[in-house]
Amino acid sequence: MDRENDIGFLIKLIYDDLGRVLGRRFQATGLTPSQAEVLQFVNARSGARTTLRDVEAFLGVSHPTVVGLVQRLVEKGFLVSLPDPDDGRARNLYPRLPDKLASDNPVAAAEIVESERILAAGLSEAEQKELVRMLKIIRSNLLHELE
Amino acid sequence: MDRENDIGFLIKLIYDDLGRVLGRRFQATGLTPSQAEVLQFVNARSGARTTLRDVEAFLGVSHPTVVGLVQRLVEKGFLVSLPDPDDGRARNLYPRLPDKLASDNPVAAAEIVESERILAAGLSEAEQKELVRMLKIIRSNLLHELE
DNA sequence: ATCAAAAACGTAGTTTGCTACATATTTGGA
DNA sequence: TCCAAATATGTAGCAAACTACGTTTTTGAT
Repeated sequence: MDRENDIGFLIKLIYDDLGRVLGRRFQATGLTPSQAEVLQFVNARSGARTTLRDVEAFLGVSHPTVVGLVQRLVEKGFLVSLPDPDDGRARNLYPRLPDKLASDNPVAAAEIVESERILAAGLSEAEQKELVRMLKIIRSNLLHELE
Repeated sequence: MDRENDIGFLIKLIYDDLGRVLGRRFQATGLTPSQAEVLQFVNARSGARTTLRDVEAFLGVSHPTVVGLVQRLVEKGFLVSLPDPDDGRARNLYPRLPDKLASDNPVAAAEIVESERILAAGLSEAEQKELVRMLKIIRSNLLHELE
């Protein structure tokens, strides 16, 4: 009954703790971690049009999840969502950063980088590479299991 | 903007995919993965009294999350929740497995073991040990960050 | 022995994620 | 050209997770 060494259990614990850490770090921006990731993504693509579909692929979540995220970002005034002029099905997302974020734009990116640094503290470069390699194997195992 | 090699991002992807895999495997039991874990835990402790607090510690989640999980398990008839005779604050949980689960009791345990096997496919014993070691470092980094 | 603090549980409200279903547009093949 | 399939988005309803707050009981220090 000891799950201390279960990979799946550790993944879950880390996921939850990471959510707590990021949530705390983003608190000042008024954004949740997922919202910050969306904003960071849309921002980094100025030039290219960004659809909900693009966000979906980037985050690796289902489309209804993206709809919810975008709705809340629009409500909060961080994003504008307009119909795509060339494709009647699609919508394009545009950043509309408020002052506190605009004044120091890549906050989200910096926080995510910082969170990676915190995560990987105490692991050498080689260990991190090895870890990433193994995590990718695990992910592909799961994707294969899902057909 | 490529997060393919971010440890945190990989963790999130794996967590979500694992949820999908487990959800599918538990579908026949009428249980969600988290509910199955609770049931498995309570079951394995027959003899020892099991409070919501024990479940909380086992799962590594907050107490309101446990309240919700237990409520749904009680509604479905998988658990009974009775006041602890010795401590007016506490409740004890007792399994009340329906036929389909009772006839082949450790379904949940087997599924969790099986999910570990799927996860770790293609990783040697030594690699798995190394992975667990690194995941534990990451977790302790996060816990330290949360004070 | 008292009373404040801790502990166990509960409730309210939010976010993120999902599946399943629905709608509207676009595309591609016959 | 036309129509079925694919694509992009939306809605409904649910589960699991959180924080913040509240209630009751137990514990422990003075």
